[in-house]
Amino acid sequence: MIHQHIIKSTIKAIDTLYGVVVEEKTVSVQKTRKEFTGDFTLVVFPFLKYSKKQPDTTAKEIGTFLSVEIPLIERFNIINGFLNLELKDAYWIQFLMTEGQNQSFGTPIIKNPITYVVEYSSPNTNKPLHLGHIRNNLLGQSVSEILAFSGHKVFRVNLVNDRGIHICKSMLAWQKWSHENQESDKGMKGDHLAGKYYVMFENEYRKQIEDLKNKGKSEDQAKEEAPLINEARELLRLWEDKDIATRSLWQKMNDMVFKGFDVTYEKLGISFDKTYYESETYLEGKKIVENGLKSGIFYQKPDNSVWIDLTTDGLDEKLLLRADGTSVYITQDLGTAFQRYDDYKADKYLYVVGNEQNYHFDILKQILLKLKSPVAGNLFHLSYGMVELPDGKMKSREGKVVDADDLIEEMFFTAKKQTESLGKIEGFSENEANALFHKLSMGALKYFILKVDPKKNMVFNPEESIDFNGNTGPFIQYAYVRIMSIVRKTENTEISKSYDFSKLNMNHNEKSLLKLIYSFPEIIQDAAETLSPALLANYLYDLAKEFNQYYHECPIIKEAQVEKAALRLHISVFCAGILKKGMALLGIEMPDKM
RNA sequence: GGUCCCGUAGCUCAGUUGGAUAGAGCAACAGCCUUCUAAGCUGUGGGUCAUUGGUUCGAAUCCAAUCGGGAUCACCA
Repeated sequence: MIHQHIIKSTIKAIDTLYGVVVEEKTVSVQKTRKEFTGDFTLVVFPFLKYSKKQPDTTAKEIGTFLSVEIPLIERFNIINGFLNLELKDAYWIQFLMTEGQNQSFGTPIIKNPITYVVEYSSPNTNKPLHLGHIRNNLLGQSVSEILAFSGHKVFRVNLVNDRGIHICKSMLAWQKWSHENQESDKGMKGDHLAGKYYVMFENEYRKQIEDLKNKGKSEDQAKEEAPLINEARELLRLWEDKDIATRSLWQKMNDMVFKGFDVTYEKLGISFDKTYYESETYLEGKKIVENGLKSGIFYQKPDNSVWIDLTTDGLDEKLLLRADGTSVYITQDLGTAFQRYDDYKADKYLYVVGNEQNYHFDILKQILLKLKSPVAGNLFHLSYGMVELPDGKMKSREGKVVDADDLIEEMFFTAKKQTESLGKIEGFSENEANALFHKLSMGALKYFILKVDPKKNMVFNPEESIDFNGNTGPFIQYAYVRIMSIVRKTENTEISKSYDFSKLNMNHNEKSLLKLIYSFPEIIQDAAETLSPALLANYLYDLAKEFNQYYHECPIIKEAQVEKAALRLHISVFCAGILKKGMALLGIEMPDKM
């Protein structure tokens, strides 16, 4: 690419002119800003110490050298020590002709493709998915797509937290109260049903705590002594003992929850290569703890609980196994890490998990390190920020959550209403219309979430997120649809043919659009390296915006000169390909009409 | 209190391997549809880049301190 060429030639220029070989990273070549003339800009300040001349003089010397070295440079100008290089139109036309048809344009040439295992979603089986899970799923899915497109081998895995006291709470509530609720439970989605009983447990449990406190118990005592929590603990113990009745209830509730999850995943377009269950991996974890105990990495307290001391590593002591032998969260995660290594022997293990678990992952990594697991050095916690509501945090205990299914449904109806009121679905069959509403609503939701830097907390405003104007998914979809419409209209006309464009001149809009397309591979590479779909999302918005200006300024069908029209059509089609590819990497589908 | 993350326009966000006069969208106001789909385009107003100091040719970007917000420091997962 020309960008690299300019850097190499600049190094040569400094060597030839001033006798110093500079490192590549000191050469800063960037895209020329819109308000100046040129395609690429070289910052000359770093070279002044070698030239011992004024910025403008130095820039002129380097510019003159580069013009000879790189014939594609048409001319250059210098403003305040910035050397703006202007390329010949022929270069951009050549770029269009060679890459415009190239299906793999944008796929970075990776020197060492590696294998990734990406874990995301990780739902609990005691409640339905909410907005936080949506961010998790979308990030995991998109990062996987981007890595795979970059040439890496990617395995997507889910880890279901289907074991633990929280599950027992739902189960207990179900045992106690489901027969009274048969009417209202009818037809309810399985995950919502489990969630309903979990909330029921929490409410009753809180009542018992209040009662005990009124009888003079302290808060902590009350929480310990409430009959319900002890029944739940007993259930957990029975579960770990593989009690048949308990296991069968557990299985029954899980099945119905998974069915519910599948519906939500289907709507969101989320999929996995493999699903791990904590109920299976925790046993592996227990074995690892036992082995670690034998080899002295872990130690036992008088009550028989097992611990690791990480104080010398800047962390704390951490419990690995309770006194009664039951396992905790980290026990299971150790098992999962080992099992995952056995299954994949991957080079990198990504865990898409919220930033409230940063500390947990520090600990996990340290323990794996001490156990000399090959996973330790290659574990990467893709930590993302919380999703907040305009009036504060989401709190599941207070019922202040945005349910995933409700949100998806609401988005769908907004898309429908909006599209119908704009009169956009004339000639659509009902199926086509519904497919469109789905693409638009999911496009809006996914883009809204993915455009934000993963590590930042974000505010989810339900009213704004369903807006389809401005910096939104549908805005980008609309730019694509406009191109598709032109393509349909020019099919089998003179305009759709290819000509020798090399003698044509390009105007500002045409060149701008091509230049932006040119930077697509760079964006992909950055997004893959930084694991940030947001970079790609914002780029695609810029590209759509640039296209909309181009669309306005550069008519195709009305253009009298056929070659010019054909050139513009080629650029548009190239742009459409990037938009579609890029959005696919975000998990967003493009409609052909809207 | 310890550790980590964040602070950019009224609101939601870009921009952070140091580069030119800090950008979008929403909201407000004013234009553009007999002309490829107006879910679009053009324009106006709106900024102490939290504060202070440092590093240097140059700082929203790097460093330090301070102030605000969040997370975490569970025998919950």
